[in-house]
Amino acid sequence: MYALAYDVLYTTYNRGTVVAANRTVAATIWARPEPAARNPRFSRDRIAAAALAIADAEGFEAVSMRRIAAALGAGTMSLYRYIQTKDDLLVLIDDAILGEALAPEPLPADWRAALALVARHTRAAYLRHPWAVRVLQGIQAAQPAVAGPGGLRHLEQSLAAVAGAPLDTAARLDLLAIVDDYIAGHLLHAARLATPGTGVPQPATSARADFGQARLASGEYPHVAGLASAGPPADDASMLDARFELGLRILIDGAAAVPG
Amino acid sequence: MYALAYDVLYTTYNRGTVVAANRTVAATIWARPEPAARNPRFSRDRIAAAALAIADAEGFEAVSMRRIAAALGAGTMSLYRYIQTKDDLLVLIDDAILGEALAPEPLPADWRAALALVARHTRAAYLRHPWAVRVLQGIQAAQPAVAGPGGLRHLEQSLAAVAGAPLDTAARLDLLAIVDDYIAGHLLHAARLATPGTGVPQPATSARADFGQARLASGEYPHVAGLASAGPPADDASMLDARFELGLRILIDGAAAVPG
DNA sequence: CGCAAGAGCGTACATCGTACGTAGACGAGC
DNA sequence: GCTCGTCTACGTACGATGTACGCTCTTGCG
Repeated sequence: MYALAYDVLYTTYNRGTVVAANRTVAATIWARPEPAARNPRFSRDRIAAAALAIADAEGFEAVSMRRIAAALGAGTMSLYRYIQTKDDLLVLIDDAILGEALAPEPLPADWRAALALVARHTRAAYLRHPWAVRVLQGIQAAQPAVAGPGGLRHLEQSLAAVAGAPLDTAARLDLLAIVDDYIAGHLLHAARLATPGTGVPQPATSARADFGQARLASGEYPHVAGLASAGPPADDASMLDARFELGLRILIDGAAAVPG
Repeated sequence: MYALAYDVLYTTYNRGTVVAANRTVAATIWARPEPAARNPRFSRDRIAAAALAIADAEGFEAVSMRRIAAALGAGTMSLYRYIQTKDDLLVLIDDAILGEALAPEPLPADWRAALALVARHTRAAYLRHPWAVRVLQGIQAAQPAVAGPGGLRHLEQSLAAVAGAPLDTAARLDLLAIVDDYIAGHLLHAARLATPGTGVPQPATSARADFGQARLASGEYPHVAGLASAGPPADDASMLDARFELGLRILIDGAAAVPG
């Protein structure tokens, strides 16, 4: 998400450092040179791509260092010449997805259309990797808050999108952060629905069915029960899309209406 | 999050099952009886509470089955009498947090105030466990989509909060989902900032500092560079709070303005 | 050509979740 | 009160994971 890159600055400002990259550069993978002096057989890009392919095909749980190495025809420990920890790998993957999330340039001249377009592309990129948002969002807790090239480009594009908004800088950052939060949360839930096996019908025994009915019939949850007895809404993906668009519209229209 | 419980119905409807609990009840921990026939030494509540305490004190990584067992004075494998998998444990923990997130009744009569209050309490509960939102949000992918008592109460309260909104049922559900998405995304980022070590100043060597400066000076990221040279914004927690409130206000006001 | 150091990667270890099975405890029925 | 069946407690062991450590071969520079 672009909050990844956003937080570079956000975190930096909030800890009183004026120049973002300076303070975080020492331990981040982005500041560590990749093996290159001796025609190395592998590369960080290839490692990340192998990991991405495995996760997309089988889910993130299938991504182990051994598995990636096998896919590359490498020894497991060879990978540690390129990255120090598995978390490093996740940083690479997230950056790749952010690069994938870039909207085509030039952006629409209207800032609202531009922001919506960026948001849609971001959402679409992560939806192509439904496992990603949960896996990648938290690992930064253990990583220095710094963005790679993909993240920086994404942040740059996001800032460019709202450059024409009649808001001061802080309000623009707030708007980007709020939209980003909304996208991230939306993706958490969308990913869950997109995951095979979620909510798959379970064989129900009558005793266990009674358990569920009893809870709704208990009178403790009148609103839930009222909802449960209503008819089913529209289809999955289209309803998710429509809901996402509704939330996006509310946020963008709402931000435009807030006194600068 | 209340989307956990929300998705009970959401998922159900989207898969064409009319009665939510029926379809999901077979494999969920909530339908499996807890040991009780022989004065068991432990309980699910105690197991979940021990796990919560460890996570709060040391982060979620410290929560292993062995660790929980040690905290309870139990054998590790004893825990499997109460839960089948560690994921079961996460379900219990999330339900406990949702229970903690309930706003005090009676809710304000005004639906907008009620929804905002519920949202604030939900946010506050999860912020007391900064590790939680990332850890818990995804595990449901492997779990039947069903809510426990805390989740159902939270959903009930959320539905009650918006019962007075001039929106039809689908629009109310959309609003709840959108607000919930926003909260979840916000918490992901807030949690990251709240995690010790994030963005901690790293000792910077001059060579590495040059790396950061060079990227910003390259001219590739004019908007980011412009931002980096601006002054630092206000303090952490208060800015996070303000931003959350701004987003919440935009969403609620915006939803009220959307034609029902 | 020689040498230093960089790339490759095998071995081994600590840790994790949990399958499987044994033993003791407890409650129901007589 | 006694017996028996089954419920609770939990030890042992296994497969899987990330990665520390160190040896070997390869490559580029002087």
